[in-house]
Amino acid sequence: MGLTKIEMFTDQQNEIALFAKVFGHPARVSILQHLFKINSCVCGDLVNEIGLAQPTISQHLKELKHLGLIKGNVEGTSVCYCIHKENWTAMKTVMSKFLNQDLTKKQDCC
Amino acid sequence: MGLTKIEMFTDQQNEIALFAKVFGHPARVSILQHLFKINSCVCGDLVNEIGLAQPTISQHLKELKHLGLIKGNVEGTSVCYCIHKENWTAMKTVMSKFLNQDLTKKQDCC
DNA sequence: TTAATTAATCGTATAATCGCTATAAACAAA
DNA sequence: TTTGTTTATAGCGATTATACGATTAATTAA
Repeated sequence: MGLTKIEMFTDQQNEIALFAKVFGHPARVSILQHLFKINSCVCGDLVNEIGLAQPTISQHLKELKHLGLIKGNVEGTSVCYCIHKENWTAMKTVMSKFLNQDLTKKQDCC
Repeated sequence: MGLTKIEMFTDQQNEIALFAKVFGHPARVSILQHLFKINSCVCGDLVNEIGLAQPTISQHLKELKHLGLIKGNVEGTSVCYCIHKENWTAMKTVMSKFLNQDLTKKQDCC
């Protein structure tokens, strides 16, 4: 039933999946890459940069913010977003541990 | 309309999103961790290890195989799966480049 | 106050995902 | 051949995700 059974997995596995899921859409990848590139943060010109409608971008930003990977700062009528450095680093630790599991032990059958 | 507009993103962004999406479910995270742990590969006892039904596991394995991250070897009636080392390493390069973008440039506004 | 600008939210359609039962396919053993 | 074992596939409901137009909210400018 379209419903992930998170209760049968470890907290660590669920956390990895949650981070990965938010990277699982090219618009969010694009937003994050842009925030890294512009570095000092950027506002709603993400809407112009990426071709999607404003509510769509806003929804993606909300998800990234909810995971704590970005933070927003209201400046007049516009909102300025940037990478949440501490949380990004923490996320990187979790994901790296998963990606860098040891590949060099024994033989495999395939 | 419920459809990701992949044509407005770069191949690199879409590739990152595809890899991330397959890690975006704890069952697939669990399967991969198990394959790393058992190392020499494992067959349908993934069904016993994880609590999901056999067709569900089979479906997750299919997705991992489709991305090239695992490979399967038929051995009699059972099928033995293991990590595709070369492809895993290649994936790691792509994902690491994304995760390890430079955080230490200027100030941000947040 | 009014108008303009920007972003967030609401509501909705369409599509994708998840998990299952039932079944088929492939192979081994009797 | 028949039976049993294992995996894959088909098909289904239920839920979630994606993207948008319309609207609201918040702020600035006139």
